[in-house]
Amino acid sequence: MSDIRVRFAPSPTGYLHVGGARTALFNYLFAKSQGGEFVLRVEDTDLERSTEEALKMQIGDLQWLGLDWDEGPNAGTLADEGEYGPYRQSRRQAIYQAIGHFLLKNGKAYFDFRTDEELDTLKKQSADGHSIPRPETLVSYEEGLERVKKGEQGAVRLINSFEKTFKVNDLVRGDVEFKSDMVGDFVILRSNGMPVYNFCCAIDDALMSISHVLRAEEHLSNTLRQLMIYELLEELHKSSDQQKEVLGFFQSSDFMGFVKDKLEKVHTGAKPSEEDFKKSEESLKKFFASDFVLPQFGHMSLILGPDKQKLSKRHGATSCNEYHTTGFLPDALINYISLLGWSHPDEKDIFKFEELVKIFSISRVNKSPAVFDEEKLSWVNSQHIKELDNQSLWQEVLPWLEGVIDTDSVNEAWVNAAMETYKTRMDKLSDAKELFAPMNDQSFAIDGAAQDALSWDSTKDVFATWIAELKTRDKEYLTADDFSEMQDAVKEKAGVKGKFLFMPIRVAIIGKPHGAELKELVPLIPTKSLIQRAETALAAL
RNA sequence: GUCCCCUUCGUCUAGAGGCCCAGGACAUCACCCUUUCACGGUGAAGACACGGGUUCGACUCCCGUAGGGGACGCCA
Repeated sequence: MSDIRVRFAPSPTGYLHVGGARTALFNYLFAKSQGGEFVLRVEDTDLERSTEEALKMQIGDLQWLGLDWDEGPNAGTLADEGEYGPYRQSRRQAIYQAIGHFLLKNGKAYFDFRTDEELDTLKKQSADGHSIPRPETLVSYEEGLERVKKGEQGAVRLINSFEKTFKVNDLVRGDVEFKSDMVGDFVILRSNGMPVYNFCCAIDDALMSISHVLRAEEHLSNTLRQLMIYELLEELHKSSDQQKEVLGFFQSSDFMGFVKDKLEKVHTGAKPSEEDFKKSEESLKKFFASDFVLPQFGHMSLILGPDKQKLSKRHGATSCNEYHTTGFLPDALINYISLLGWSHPDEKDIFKFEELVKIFSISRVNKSPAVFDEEKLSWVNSQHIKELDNQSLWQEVLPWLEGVIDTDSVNEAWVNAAMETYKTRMDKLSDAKELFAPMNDQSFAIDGAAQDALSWDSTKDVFATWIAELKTRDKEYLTADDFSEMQDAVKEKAGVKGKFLFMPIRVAIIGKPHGAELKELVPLIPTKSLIQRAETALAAL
């Protein structure tokens, strides 16, 4: 069994962002290229912004991309699957509370009852304008707990030693050092009782035996805080007395009552169930029973917008869902995104997902930020479209053809022929809409761009002879050979050649002067329709 | 402001001291293919941020400067 366990930990506040998708992808690739496990954990401790809908959207996006997880919420039912659950932080509350209060009780953390206003003033008075000094005297755990129970607003801050230097060997950045005075006594439990990101993130990574934490560079400085928590956790892991103390909180009905009361007040949505509490306790026990794992960190550079700022909504399409709904192939998005900060060992630009999984290596991930280029994405997409076989492409294109043509009445040969002529003309699947519109008699119309061809003196003759030729053919569909005979006949009878011949005919077929080759177009449209169209064109003169 | 990170063509990148007066891809331009439009092919233009070291030799190592980014939240 492999010891590699990685996780993707989104907070469900909207659709999956392309940056998030790349983080998920690299985690997935890292795990899968080495036979490791990929877990999905939901970081929904920000009750205001996290929603169930958003969770479903994120899950849908991950699935669309094909980034399947080994553990985490089930994609359909959202029920936990795996040995290390619960996988949603909102349901792991008891763990954070027990550890938080353990730290409180042991003088590693303290209740801070200062108000926002007081804190603001202190910040302003500080030398650098934003640090918050530790209070002169700290309230005891007992006193603090009493006050909190009475409804006073108190956050819990971790005591910072201010004198350690933490060193990490970052998988992508190499050796990085953090001095603990980079941060102050940071909050681990908000005054509403909810834990803060850095606290639960470190706890969960530890309890879930996560071996490698691959995330975006913006989290680099968070590593310090998480390392501090890891240090405390390691100490806890070593001491059976301390373990007992933490587990004791779960046994205390007084404490659990306090926690549930807190949760009752803040949780608007689903609260952790008794089952979740039990599983949380199990999770802690499992942690104590297994080896302590300090993960290796890897911080990938950011994805930037064209203005070199962190990619965000104001840059346009940034969610995977938007690319999904505008006709991008998931493999193409994966392909393109993988190239942001990573490169193929053979300098290839186009490759399949399966190949990527085989060939991915974290050592080829680079440190510099990358600008997201929609034009290249588009090209990558067109390449993937071209490489699809006709039937698969047809399946992909089908949703866009709804209401454009009658997709039920076509046969396999038609599909093959149509895909063959159109696959080189699509950058996006949605382009099929416009491409196929002229296939439908109802939506056939003479395009404005055809004016030039309609103005030629010879055009009328071409239309007339073309119609006459069509009428001599008594077949439902014509072939490319039929067309070349007809083309010769029209050329001779109307006495025109070159563009004066072909452009008008194309106008009489699809209403546009430009497009696919006529000998490919003609077999796709019933002869009856061709006649009708040509007559419409003639009438438009 | 403080701390941290980054810096090769417009963009994504290759490059781990001589293979590099720097290679590939997108975009751009030209030509070819072609009845048109696409596709495809060929080619052109286009970069080592700057300054100091180290070295016989630096895109590659070190130090500075400049620029960009990130973090400094009871967001994640």
